[in-house]
Amino acid sequence: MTISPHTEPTVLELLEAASLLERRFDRALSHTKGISFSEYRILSSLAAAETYGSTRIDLANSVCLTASAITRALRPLEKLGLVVTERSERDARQSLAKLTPAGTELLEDAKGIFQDALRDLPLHGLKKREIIEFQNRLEEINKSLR
Amino acid sequence: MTISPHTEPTVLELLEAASLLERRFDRALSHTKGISFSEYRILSSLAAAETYGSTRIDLANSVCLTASAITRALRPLEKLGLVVTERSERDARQSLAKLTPAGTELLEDAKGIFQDALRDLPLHGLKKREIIEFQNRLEEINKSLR
DNA sequence: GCATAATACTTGACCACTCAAGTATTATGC
DNA sequence: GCATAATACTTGAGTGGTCAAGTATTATGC
Repeated sequence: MTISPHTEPTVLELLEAASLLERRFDRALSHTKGISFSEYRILSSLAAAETYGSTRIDLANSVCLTASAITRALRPLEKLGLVVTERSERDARQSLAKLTPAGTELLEDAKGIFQDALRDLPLHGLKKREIIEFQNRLEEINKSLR
Repeated sequence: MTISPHTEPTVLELLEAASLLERRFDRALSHTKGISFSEYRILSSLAAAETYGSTRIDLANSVCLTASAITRALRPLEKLGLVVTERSERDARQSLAKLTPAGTELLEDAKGIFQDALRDLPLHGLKKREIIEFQNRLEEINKSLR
């Protein structure tokens, strides 16, 4: 069976959108807060697991990177005092990363910057039904690829 | 004005979709044809400008990379004999890249692999109206960011 | 309870990209 | 037509990621 002539251009638009978005967020955050978008995502993910901390693996899954990339990304964040990591009590293999107060504070600021960037997107003008439909398409793609 | 609670998760889904798609295409192509997805895109773009050839700048715009990345990406493709570049007659600054017959042939094969990968996506099952709507959203995002 | 497998993490080697700067060439304005 | 600016490209340095291999620890099956 042959494929719709719209599929390929749609996929290319999607890839372009992602690279433009990443670039945009990256610039906005690094310019104002001195962190990359990846770092922002790591900090966000840490904030969501406040009390117990997050393992490298958790973080890797949640920001779509390898554990190795997380190890490397956390080091400068620790040096900056935004994150601390401690060994897990129940599993000595795990290193648990947590936000410091400074990290939490910076994240709050960065969230504002990120929201501003989101506000500029045309998604922001869609009806609720429309954006949910758009989101559902993306979820289906992700489910099929994971 | 505050932002819809769907915007942020939607953007994150989009970024995840892009990285999963790129990974998928990359694996499919490198496994079977020994080229990366970036290389595939460059070859495709070259095929679209058959007669006059493409400048580095043209290629950079069409695959969303810098001219510098194109310079570096073309070198191995030339070594493999898939691409040749010649200086432009009318503008001595330009290097015009063209597909060789071997490049054209490999591209034909690779297209098949790429189409196979597209066929696995749930986009492929959408109604025409639905996919066009999805594509339009992406185009709007891209227009707003370019 | 012990061997084997699986998991969590780190590291070294590498790769693909970006950015800034430099060179060569062409376009523009006066 | 000449100075200045803009464009096309390349290169060196740096960055941020991957992958494969190694270590330490925990889980599993018999």
